[in-house]
Amino acid sequence: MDEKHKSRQATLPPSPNERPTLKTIAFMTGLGITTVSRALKDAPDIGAETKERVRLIAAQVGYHPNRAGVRLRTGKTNVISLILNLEEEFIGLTSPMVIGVSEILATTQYHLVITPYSGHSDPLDPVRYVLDTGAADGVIISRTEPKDPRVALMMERNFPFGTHGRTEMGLVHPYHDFDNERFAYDAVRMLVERGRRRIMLLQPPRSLTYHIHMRTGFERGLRDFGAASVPFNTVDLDNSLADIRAACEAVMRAPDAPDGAISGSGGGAVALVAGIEAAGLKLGHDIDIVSKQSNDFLQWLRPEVITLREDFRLAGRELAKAVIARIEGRPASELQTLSFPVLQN
Amino acid sequence: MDEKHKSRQATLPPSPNERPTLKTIAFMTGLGITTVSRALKDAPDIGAETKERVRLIAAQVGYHPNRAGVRLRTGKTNVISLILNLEEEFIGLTSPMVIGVSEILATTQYHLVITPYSGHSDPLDPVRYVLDTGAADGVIISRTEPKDPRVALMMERNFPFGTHGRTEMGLVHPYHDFDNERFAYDAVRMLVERGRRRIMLLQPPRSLTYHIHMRTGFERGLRDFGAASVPFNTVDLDNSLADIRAACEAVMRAPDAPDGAISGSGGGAVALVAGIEAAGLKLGHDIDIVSKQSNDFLQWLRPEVITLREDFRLAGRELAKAVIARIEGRPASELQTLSFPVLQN
DNA sequence: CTCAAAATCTGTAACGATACAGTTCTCTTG
DNA sequence: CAAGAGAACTGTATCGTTACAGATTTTGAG
Repeated sequence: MDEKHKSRQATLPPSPNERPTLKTIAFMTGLGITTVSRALKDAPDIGAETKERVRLIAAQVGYHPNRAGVRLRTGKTNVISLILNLEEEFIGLTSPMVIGVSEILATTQYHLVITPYSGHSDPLDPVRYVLDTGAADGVIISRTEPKDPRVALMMERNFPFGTHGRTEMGLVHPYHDFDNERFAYDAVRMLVERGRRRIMLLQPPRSLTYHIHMRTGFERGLRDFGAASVPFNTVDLDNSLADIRAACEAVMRAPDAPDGAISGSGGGAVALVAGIEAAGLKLGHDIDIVSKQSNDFLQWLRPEVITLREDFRLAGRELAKAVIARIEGRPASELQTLSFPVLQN
Repeated sequence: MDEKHKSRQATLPPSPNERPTLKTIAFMTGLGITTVSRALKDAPDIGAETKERVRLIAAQVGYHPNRAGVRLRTGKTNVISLILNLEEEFIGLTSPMVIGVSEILATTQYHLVITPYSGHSDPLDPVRYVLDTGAADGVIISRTEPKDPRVALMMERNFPFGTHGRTEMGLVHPYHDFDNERFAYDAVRMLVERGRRRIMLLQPPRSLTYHIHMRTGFERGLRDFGAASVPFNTVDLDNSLADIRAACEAVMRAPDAPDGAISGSGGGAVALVAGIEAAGLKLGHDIDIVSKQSNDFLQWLRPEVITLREDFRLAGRELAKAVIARIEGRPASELQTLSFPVLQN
């Protein structure tokens, strides 16, 4: 009985009840583990028939590569992290966004991991976490700011990501954005067409980039169509609906109340409507509202409100595609998309 | 120069720019890798001072255990999978659920992975995927059915999970549920108190367990409070809002129209309101509605609708806690919670 | 002092996959 | 028919961690 020193890679039959590994397939085909691995990757130095045989058996036994093994060896996580602000919920955009991202990732090897941060903590924390721990191959962020430190950090580290919203740092990176400038501009136009001249804007918080866009479109609209702005700066879209409602009611009761209002979100519009009606005014008569909206609710209950649709599910899809493309090395300049307001009905 | 055969585990200084590993700390402390590993786990066979030293340095260099390493060695993924139906979105419950789960997981080592399935594919698929690939340590599912094959499968494999909704299979497993029987019962009572006697119910799809609960509460309410049911079986909560609206309008125009309606979701109630008003009837006058609701929208725009709140964020939190407890070995019988309708305002 | 027990610490192997550097064997080609 | 090229395949080392089975030192009882 001569003990051979050079032993076959896969000598022992893998126990039958465990998840199949490359070893299982190697044993079944009589090939080496390396060969099986390379066959499944369609490497050029493996024979066509061998590949076929390996693929067949792999399918037969239901082989899935062990993610931990791949990740440990190659560093590739096959994970996209969606960074979410837990307080953002009430705006109602989280859900369709998650669904949109999922939809795309489901067609790939990627998993979606939700990485949350609480409203009062540093938004850089989750990004640093992913970078430091290598928790994902790519990241999607929202609530993008003009000078966004998260973007700066990820660019510096050359880490793939996509932003919901644009930045203003002279850095080229993947993004998807809704044309909020066009939204506000069109909104003003529609109000003026209805004879409205004194318009207020429920705007996003100053810190976010799309505040600037919306503001710009708003002011350009006022100039082009000849209307005036009614100040409404005590609240923004980050305030609670109750606060917005109260602030709106106050403006409506003040002298020189607006006869037109624009809301940067559907939730905000609901609060505005409530404020307007609490002040005893009538929608469509005393005042018109143009709102951004992503679902049908508002449309059903206050058909007087003019709504321009923003598709968050689409945003999720676009961002997922962009991040994956970035991971695969496509240049960021090709991965920037914009979507446009669509009149509801 | 004598070549020592027995070499120290960690001989070479780890390159300084890489993520720190146990090896890094071992090198810095002059200890063995094993010792460092055990020190960080607070194992009993490591000296108190050594543990302190190791912990200090680990914190200093920002050590995070490599998840792939742990996962490969121990099989523990530190992942909870939330299985989502992509089509479920419009009910609007996805988002708060995700947030609630995230909230809890953020306080633990667990990551949240979204595992989606499309509406027309087999709901068992994502469960099988997680089981077959070992993608998670625990699973959360919703749209629970009385005889739910997913539950049967996971029980059989002894895999930790929690369900949003109960089953009726005589199997004890963790769940969180809203008391839909109580909801419907209370809803009938409230309608009868307002003098309503002919009541219709917009109910969940027949296949789901909470259909039975809601139905039971509804019928018990009719008996106890002396009201009659108006058939409304052409649509359920899985139909589109447009379909529900149309069906509702038809019922309202038919002879013997209902004077009370109960909706199993806020979205459904919006469609009912639209249908009722399209038929020329007036809410609070010709008919009253009691609806389940998770946000404030409906409340603001149709204060006439009586809403009973269901807290989906709470559900997410409870389910996350339950699954983790199950993973840690707590008996399933202790991990079943119920939440109750709360009158809004 | 002696020796066993207790207290600390450590090396090796393994989890599953892949990069890399071979090894065989079969053909060409001159 | 020798030599080199090419095709097809394979073993080893490694990623970071932990289970396990020692190894070494200290302590304390007799």
